[in-house]
Amino acid sequence: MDRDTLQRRAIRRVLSQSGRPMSPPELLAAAREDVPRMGLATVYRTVRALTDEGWLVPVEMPGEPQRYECAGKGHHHHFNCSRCGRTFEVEGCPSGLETMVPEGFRMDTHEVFIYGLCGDCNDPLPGPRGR
Amino acid sequence: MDRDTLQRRAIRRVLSQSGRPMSPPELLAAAREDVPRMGLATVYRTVRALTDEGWLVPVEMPGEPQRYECAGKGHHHHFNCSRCGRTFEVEGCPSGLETMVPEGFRMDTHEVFIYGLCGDCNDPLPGPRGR
DNA sequence: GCTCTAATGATAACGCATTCTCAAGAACAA
DNA sequence: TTGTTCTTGAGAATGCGTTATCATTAGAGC
Repeated sequence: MDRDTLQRRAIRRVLSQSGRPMSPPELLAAAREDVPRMGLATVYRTVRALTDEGWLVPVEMPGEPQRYECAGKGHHHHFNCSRCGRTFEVEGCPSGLETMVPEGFRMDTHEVFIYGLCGDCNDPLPGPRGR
Repeated sequence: MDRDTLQRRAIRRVLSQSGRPMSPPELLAAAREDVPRMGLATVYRTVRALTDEGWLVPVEMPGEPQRYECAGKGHHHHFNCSRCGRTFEVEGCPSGLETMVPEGFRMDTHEVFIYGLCGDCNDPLPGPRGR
């Protein structure tokens, strides 16, 4: 994984422009705007390489296929739109997590997922968008 | 699904006694204490039937196979032990989730997952326990 | 106990996400 | 430009969780 190809540039562009975690099929659809004949295997290969390099980090949501986002963003959580299925980053962190940990247990990390409607899907005016 | 069988009683017993969400393989292992020849297909069939009846609810954690817990427990979240892999219920709910929702988005529900060591695995005295 | 029929157990089949295979194509060095 | 070698695209193959198949077993009413 040391050559600079159209396909790899397209995937990096998509991920840094979207600013949200994307699944391999999402990435493929978006990257095909740059490289129409791109295949899904290339997406998986590139995503794995970029993850190994530390450029990407995997994002898992319950019952969802794996997504990937650019690394180095600091602590944050995710919002999943139940209408269009897209996942977004959200800033901040809830408080009071410590009080939830049972006696004798040790908390190391946590994950928070918020579900609802994203800005596009919540907007009543322009009608349904997306998938 | 209208006969009362040994297998079904065993699975109900395991789930109501454990008080934590369990995956089909976990359920199989535990239920075999009552019915040693039980098969995995029976676990899946029974779990589906109990879910359809409203006795069980599925619990999904990121990157984990589906688990099931008894229904009717009220709002709560989950703790996953990174040593033994078991999942536990935790009471309470963090505050400040509303402030995390981006402008224009609408929050409907949320999920919180805490990771760390459970009481057994955090106890330094008796040494490691298996899953 | 006898019958009827649903449930079980073993295993094959499935769906899905992901990885592999390999001939063809594209980057980079010379 | 040419040659070498890595990367790509298409589809086959894999892994894993779950469901279907079907002969056998066992509830439940008589």
